[in-house]
Amino acid sequence: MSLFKEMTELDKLLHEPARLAIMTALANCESADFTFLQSLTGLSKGNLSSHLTKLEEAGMVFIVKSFVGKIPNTNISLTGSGEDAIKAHWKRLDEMRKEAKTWKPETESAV
Amino acid sequence: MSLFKEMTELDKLLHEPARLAIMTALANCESADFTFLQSLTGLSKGNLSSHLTKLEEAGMVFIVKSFVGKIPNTNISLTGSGEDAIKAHWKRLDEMRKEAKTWKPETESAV
DNA sequence: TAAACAAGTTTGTAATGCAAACCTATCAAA
DNA sequence: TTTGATAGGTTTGCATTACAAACTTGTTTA
Repeated sequence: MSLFKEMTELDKLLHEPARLAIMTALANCESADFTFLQSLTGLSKGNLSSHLTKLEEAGMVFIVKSFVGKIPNTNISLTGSGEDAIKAHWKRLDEMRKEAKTWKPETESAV
Repeated sequence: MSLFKEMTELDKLLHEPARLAIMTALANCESADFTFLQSLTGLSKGNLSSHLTKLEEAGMVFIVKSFVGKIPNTNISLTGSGEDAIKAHWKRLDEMRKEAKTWKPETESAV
């Protein structure tokens, strides 16, 4: 398939900026808690919560709610497929960038 | 600003997959016509049309409608700021990827 | 002259992202 | 001991979006 068709078909779940940030951060630590992710990304609580729910529904992250002493703690980590997916997404973007740099149109329709 | 805050603030106009494809293709040719872009990206006409309108409204592309013989021809090219913007966008993504690879959490909240 | 085609645009709709409001529990002060 | 502030989230409501289907306008072809 052509580079540009591939580009239009990028996985929107992972490509969306907030989720890209969340997933990329999680790819670099075993797990993170809700408040850590919130201050890291600067997202509002509501927004972070809904992105996490979406990622969880897609099987990308694994969410464990517990108590640390008396305060609730929500711990988030990547699932196996989540880890694969975010790595693959960055790899694709990287390859696209490289390929795009050298692409030249072949037809009269693009000069 | 932190890498991940920056990531959540990526320009959505350019980041959206279809427009990323359109802008990246245009960055590699002086101009392209509507049908060329359509077959290149695989987008539907309606979809391509609305993405182009959005890019034009944002001053990213320059659209010229004319006739080639008797058939209408819509020619699209990047504006100066459009060219700067798409190059900068890819550069940021590239830098983010590199930085993300080496990032390590510093707190107890992320293990 | 009717049907098919080309080149787009407009319309309708479901999904999305976001923020504000809400919820539940703890802690501190009066 | 109840009032208020803070922590840690979730739910709700809304404006925007992306997409496809329907429409438009003009041109060939049968």
